[in-house]
Amino acid sequence: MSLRYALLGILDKRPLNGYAIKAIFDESVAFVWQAELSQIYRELENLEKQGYLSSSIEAQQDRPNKRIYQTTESGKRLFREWLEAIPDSFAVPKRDEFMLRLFFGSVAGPEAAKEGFRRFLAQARATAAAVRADSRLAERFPDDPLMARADRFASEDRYIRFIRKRAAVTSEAIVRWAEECLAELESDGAAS
Amino acid sequence: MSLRYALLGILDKRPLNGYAIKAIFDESVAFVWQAELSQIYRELENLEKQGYLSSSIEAQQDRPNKRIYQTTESGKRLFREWLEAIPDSFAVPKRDEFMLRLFFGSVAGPEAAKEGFRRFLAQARATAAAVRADSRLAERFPDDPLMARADRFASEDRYIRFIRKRAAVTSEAIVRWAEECLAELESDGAAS
DNA sequence: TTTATCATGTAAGTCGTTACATGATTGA
DNA sequence: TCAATCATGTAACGACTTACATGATAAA
Repeated sequence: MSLRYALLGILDKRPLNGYAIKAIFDESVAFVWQAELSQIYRELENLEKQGYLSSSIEAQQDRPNKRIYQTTESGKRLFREWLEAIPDSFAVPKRDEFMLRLFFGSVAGPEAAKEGFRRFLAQARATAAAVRADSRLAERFPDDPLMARADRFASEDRYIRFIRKRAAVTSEAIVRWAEECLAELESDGAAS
Repeated sequence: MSLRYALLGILDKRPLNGYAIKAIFDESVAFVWQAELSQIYRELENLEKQGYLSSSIEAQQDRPNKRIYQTTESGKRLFREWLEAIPDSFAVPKRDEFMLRLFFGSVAGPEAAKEGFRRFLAQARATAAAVRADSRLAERFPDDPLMARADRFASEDRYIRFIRKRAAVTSEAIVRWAEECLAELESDGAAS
């Protein structure tokens, strides 16, 4: 139900076609909300049918034409209403396959658990490194036009800084946690 | 796609009816995977149709009869295969409505942001407190029969301890993060 | 030569939520 | 008397994924 607001929010600044919106999702919104192209196209259609968006065709010679969407007045209103309404619950659905495997970890045995943690840790470190790299980029080139490409996080925005910070602290906490778990599993294996 | 493995894993230990499985989800698996009753019933049916489960009726006089499911040989095999196969990616879908609002926070303005953070923080603290309470319970009554009720986390299980630990460190990291964000927003409001 | 980018869309299927229907028992 | 617990299910909808179809251009 929030994908529509993500789209309205992105289009609130400037008109865009579906493909370009997907690029924005992957480059910046991805930290907080992700969506597939097919889902974006469908939702854009729905929003237009419901009068929250309007579209026009931008002709291109060597590539397929672009369908450019922009928000209507009622679309802008809908977005603002959503933005101002604070929800009752901030809970996000909990569904983590790795953790589910861990839940049944005693069934799988210590060797499988160790190997799982090693691979998990490698990915967790890569995630944490990517978050750090992204933050440093923003610090060093606060107004580099490259950073503004396709609506890359605006570095002067305090709220975007908050999002980055959260990504940093949680990704680092998870790395530490996985390191500790793996250390315990490995020290045990050495002792036995 | 993982709900089926959660069900097979729970039923691997002992036969149960759908309602009792839901209780297990809410009491322990909820940290890692959640599911509604209607979804559980449907998935149990599917698994039986596909031969991974079999069911029998347990008659009751004053209450509706129970349909008790148990894993078949192929069900046990399917579960073990899943448990032993380490996935390529450990990524979980990122969809957080509060963070999405924050992404557009500069549009909403500082007052709405402050109020949002206050409420978010209250819930984050409650979550962290619930995790702490749950951990302490397990420490104090490691073999209390009440703790074993409906498959409550087995306290001697190292992997369950890992899951608890992760819930603890991440929930605490999020509380600290929200406190810092709110402090920055409020100090700013006082200065201006 | 294969892969990636650009660009839009359809179709099928899975997964998840919410609401509805039924009905006895027990505790606040 | 109202809500909660026990117990199973159906129906409708909404959200999300994966695969398919098409086809040019440019870079590795």
